[in-house]
Amino acid sequence: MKKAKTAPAAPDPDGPRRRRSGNRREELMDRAAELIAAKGFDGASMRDIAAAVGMLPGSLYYHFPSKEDLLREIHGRVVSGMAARVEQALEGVESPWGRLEAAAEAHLAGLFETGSLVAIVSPDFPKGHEDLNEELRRQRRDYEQTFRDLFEALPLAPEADRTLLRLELFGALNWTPVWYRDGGRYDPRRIATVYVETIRRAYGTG
Amino acid sequence: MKKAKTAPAAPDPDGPRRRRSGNRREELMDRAAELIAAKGFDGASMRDIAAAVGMLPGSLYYHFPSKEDLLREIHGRVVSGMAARVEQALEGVESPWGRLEAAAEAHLAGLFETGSLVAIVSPDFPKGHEDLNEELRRQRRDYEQTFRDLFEALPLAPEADRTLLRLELFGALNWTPVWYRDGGRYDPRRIATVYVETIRRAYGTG
DNA sequence: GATTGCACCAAACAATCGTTTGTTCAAAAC
DNA sequence: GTTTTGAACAAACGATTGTTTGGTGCAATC
Repeated sequence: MKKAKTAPAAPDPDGPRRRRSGNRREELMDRAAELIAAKGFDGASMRDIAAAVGMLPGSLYYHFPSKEDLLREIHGRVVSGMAARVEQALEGVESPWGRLEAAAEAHLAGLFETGSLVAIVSPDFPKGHEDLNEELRRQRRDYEQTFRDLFEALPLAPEADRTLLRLELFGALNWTPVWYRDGGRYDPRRIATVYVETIRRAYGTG
Repeated sequence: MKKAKTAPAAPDPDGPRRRRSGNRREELMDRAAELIAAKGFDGASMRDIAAAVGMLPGSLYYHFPSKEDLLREIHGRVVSGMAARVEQALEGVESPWGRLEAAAEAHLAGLFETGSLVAIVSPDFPKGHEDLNEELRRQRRDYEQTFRDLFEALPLAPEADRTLLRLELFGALNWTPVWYRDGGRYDPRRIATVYVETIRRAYGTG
C-alpha cells in the first residue's frame, strides 16, 4: 500500500519540479547562445558560459560532452527556431511575392533576435573543426530549402536564374547584421521589403 | 680603397639584398594573411604563423609589437589592395552601370584571391577587441566610399534608395565566399554581372 | 679592424584554454 | 529506511595561448 504523499506510481512526467531536469539545461543553452553570439565561438570560453549560469566550469560537462556538442545543439535549436518563425509567417499568405517577403522579414527578425548567431558562426568556421562545420552547414541546408521552394514558386521572366537570385537575397539579408544598428534609419521590415522588391521589379512577371 | 664586393659607398637604396629588410616582413604578412584567412584570427596562432615563415614564435615580435597590430596592418594592406584593384578596373570605363559592374567584379575577385580575409574578419569581430574592431571598420569605410560614389552616379528611378541598394549589393557580394566553390557553376564575373543587373533592371532609367 | 645594429634564436613567462576526476548532497525510487 | 541517481562542486590536469627577456651571428658602417 502507498501513502498519498509518495504516490508516484506513474512516472510523474511533469511533476512539481519539472522532472528535476531540462530546466537548467535550457537556461544554459540560452546563455551560452548569447555569449557565443556576442563574442564568437572561440571568444566565449567555457568559464564565461559557466559563470553566466552560475555554475563551475566542470559542471557544464554533465550537460554536454564537449564545447563543440554544445554549439551543435545551440545552432540546431536556433536554426529550428528560425524555421518555425518563417513557417508561421507564411501562414495564410497566398501570393508568391507576399510569401517571399514574409519569409525574408521573418528571417531577418530571427537573425537580429538571436544576436545573429547563425550569420556569425557561418562564415568563419573552417577553423580546425571541419566536421563540426559540416554538420552546421547541413542544419542550415534544410532550413534554406524553404527559400528554394519560395523562389521556385515565383513568376519570373525566363532569363532569370532562380538559384543566383536566391543567393543574392540570402547574402544581402545575412550581411545586414554587419551594418545594422538598432534604432537606425532602417528596420527589419523595411529592409526585407526593399530587398524583395528589387528582385520583383527586376524579374517579376505579373 | 674598397673591393668591388663590399662596394656600398652610396646608401644602396635597393641593393642586392634589398636593404636587408622589408623583404622578410612582407613575406611574413603574406603568410600570416593566408593563415588568418583560412583559420580565423583566433584560429591562427602566432606559432602557426612563425612556423609558416620558418621563424620562432618570439621572432615575430621584432616585426610587430602584438598580434593585433599584425592583423591591423594585414587588414589595411588587403583593403588597400582591393581599393587599388577596383580603381584599376574602373580605368577607362565611362558608363555608370559599366563602372559599377567592373567594381563589383573586381571586389569579388579580390575577395576570393585574398581568401576572403576581409569578409571573414568583418562579421565576427566584437570579441574582446572592440578598439581593434573599430579601426578595421574605419579602414573599410574609406574603401566603401568608392561604392557610395558609384551608386551616386547611377541614373535611378526617384523612388530608389541608393543607400539600401548599395548595402544590398555589398552584402550579396560579401556573402558569396560562404557558398562559392571554385570551379562551380558560377564564376566571379557572372555573379557580379547578375547582381548588378538585378539592380539595373529594377530601378535603372535609361 | 673594431663597432654598431638589424634580424633572429632559445627559452622561458604567466595566463587561459577545454577537459577530467573524485566527491557531495538532496531528491527520487524502492 | 535504505539505495539510487540527478546535478552540481572543488580542484586539478596537460596543452596552448600571446608575449618577454637575454643572447648571438652576421652584414653594414666607421
